[in-house]
Amino acid sequence: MQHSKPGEPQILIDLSTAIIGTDGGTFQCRLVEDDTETKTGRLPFGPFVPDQHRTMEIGLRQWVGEQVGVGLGHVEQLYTFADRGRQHTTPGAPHVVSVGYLALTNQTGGQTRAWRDIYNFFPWEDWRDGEPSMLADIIYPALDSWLARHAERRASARLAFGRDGLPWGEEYVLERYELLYEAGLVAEAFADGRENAMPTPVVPGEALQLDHRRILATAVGRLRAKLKYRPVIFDLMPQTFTLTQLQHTAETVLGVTLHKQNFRRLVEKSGFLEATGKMSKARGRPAELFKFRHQERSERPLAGLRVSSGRTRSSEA
Amino acid sequence: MQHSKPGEPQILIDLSTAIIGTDGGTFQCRLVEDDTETKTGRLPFGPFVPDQHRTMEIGLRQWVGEQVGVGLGHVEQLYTFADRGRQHTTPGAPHVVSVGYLALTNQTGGQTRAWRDIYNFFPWEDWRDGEPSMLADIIYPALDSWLARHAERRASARLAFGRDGLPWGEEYVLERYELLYEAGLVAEAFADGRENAMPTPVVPGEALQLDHRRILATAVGRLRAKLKYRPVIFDLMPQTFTLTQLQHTAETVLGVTLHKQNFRRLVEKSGFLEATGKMSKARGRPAELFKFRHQERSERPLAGLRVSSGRTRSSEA
DNA sequence: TTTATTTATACTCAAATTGAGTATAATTCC
DNA sequence: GGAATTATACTCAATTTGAGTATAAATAAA
Repeated sequence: MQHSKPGEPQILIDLSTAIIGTDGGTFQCRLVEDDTETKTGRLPFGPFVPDQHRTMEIGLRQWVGEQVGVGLGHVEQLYTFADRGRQHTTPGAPHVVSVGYLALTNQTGGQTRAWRDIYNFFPWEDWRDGEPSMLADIIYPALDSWLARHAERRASARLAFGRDGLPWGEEYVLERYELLYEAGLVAEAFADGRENAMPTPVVPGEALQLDHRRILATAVGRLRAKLKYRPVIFDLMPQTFTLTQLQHTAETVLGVTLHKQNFRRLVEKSGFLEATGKMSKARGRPAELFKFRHQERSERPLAGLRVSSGRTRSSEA
Repeated sequence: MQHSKPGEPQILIDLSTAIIGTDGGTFQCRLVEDDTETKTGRLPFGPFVPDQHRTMEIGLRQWVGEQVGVGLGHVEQLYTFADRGRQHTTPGAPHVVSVGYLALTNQTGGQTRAWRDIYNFFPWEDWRDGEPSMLADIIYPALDSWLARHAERRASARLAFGRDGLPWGEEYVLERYELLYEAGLVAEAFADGRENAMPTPVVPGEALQLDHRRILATAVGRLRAKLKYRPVIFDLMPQTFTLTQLQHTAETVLGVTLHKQNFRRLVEKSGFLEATGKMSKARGRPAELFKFRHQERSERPLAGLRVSSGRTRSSEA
């Protein structure tokens, strides 16, 4: 079994990383400079050089340390992307395969150009103030008109977007983005030359270069899912924090609001928190500061936040 | 940012696939011929040739169709493996990166050489007759002696193997295998030249070539986890089946026994089943034959089997 | 210096889900 | 015909979940 004949284009491997953090209610991702021509950003990436790095994660941590300069917590391989037509290869040039990674940090850059709000790219994913009106106003009509010609995708669309009374599943971020791409409603579909794509994107939301919005969607979906069964949220938190700060971080990631009392009950029962005895100073009653107990001695060892959403922030009493 | 200078070894991509099925209580994986020298089998794989296949999954389905000749249901990318030292590359030769895939089939080859019982490779994973005695007799003593010198891995080992009263998590198949590998207790650790590895493997269980047992462990862990929240089990079933057959398949995959009455309640409530009206003929009371209702109209759309184990088969009344 | 406002925390309660049974029905085996 | 075997129906207590009310401790405003 021959792999490739001499003269065939070579394969190169990129490690594209979604570095994610939160900052006071915004959900942030590290991006690098916009393409001067198309004005779109991209994820930081580095090449995988097998001779230099024993594993891909070691390689990734090195160039992230050099180029981005933030400390990383949880790092996780997401998916390997190799679809032709979504990475703009010139014929004859080496084929680039992207291995997507998710990396969490608790050091975001605030309001700098480099850190951007993730919900800029997926505005339909933020339900903290209730269902975004663009779903009913723009997305569903456009999607339905495409589904009329693609009945075989109806079931996927129902599940991904929670139509016909099905619940909205926070974690289906990738499935939703891919449906919008397939339907030709986002800018990347036109950039990739799909024949059904509109020259002007139908659905609001900033684009990224190549398939980086797809990688970011994968990262957000995976993070949202993982939050529910692994204690990864603490990699987004500072050393000490109040329960309300913890809840706001969870809400920011999940894009929903949570029931405060039940969140407290859940998180206290989990055994991951250790009271520091100190108090936060803020407006109302001071809140106790907690820290993450690393040597988790809980009976439900890896429990995360099996959250259920509360009311929307706007309707709070 | 240069990817690779001319003269650097090329990167090749393999698609290594764990094709998994069940056959009357055995948990099977398709393997290809043993290495004549080491007598170990390997997973089927094929090269990814970007010029020929638009996506990796298309390429995979094609060569699986040609070489293996079974129909595949659910296909899912698992992980991309590129660790140096676990793939036996000759210096100067091209670097091989393996993209691991899980594929499900309901057509297994019965007792042929090509289909092997997965629990041959992971005998400690089969708890259907209670906790395998090798855990207490062999694995735990050997692991503990290694952990005495590697205190930093204690917490992982407790969680992976469910020690100190923690529950055994069926889905941590990869985590368990990797700990045994790290501790030098499986044959591959010696084959890879790890300095702490025993020449004769301490822990029972057949080895595979390269890192294929690791890929298989990833596949089994992913399948066990997915079973609990997606209806993938039906890709392992024939067209029609009884509830007991369905339960046995779930037990085979998960490696535990389940409470019969509660399994029935769970699966009936899920809305995935459609009664055919026909009955199975077997020993005791005939059972109704069901089929999978593809256009799932359930309120809990993607619910899988949130199973909880019952008593062991041997202790059944 | 009260009083309102804000935030934190404690506790309640009904509904739903889960874990583990018992009871009974419809077959085959002997 | 009776025992064994398998399938299915139903029960019940414990736990978990969803959604509150009640109260405490601070600051801001009157």
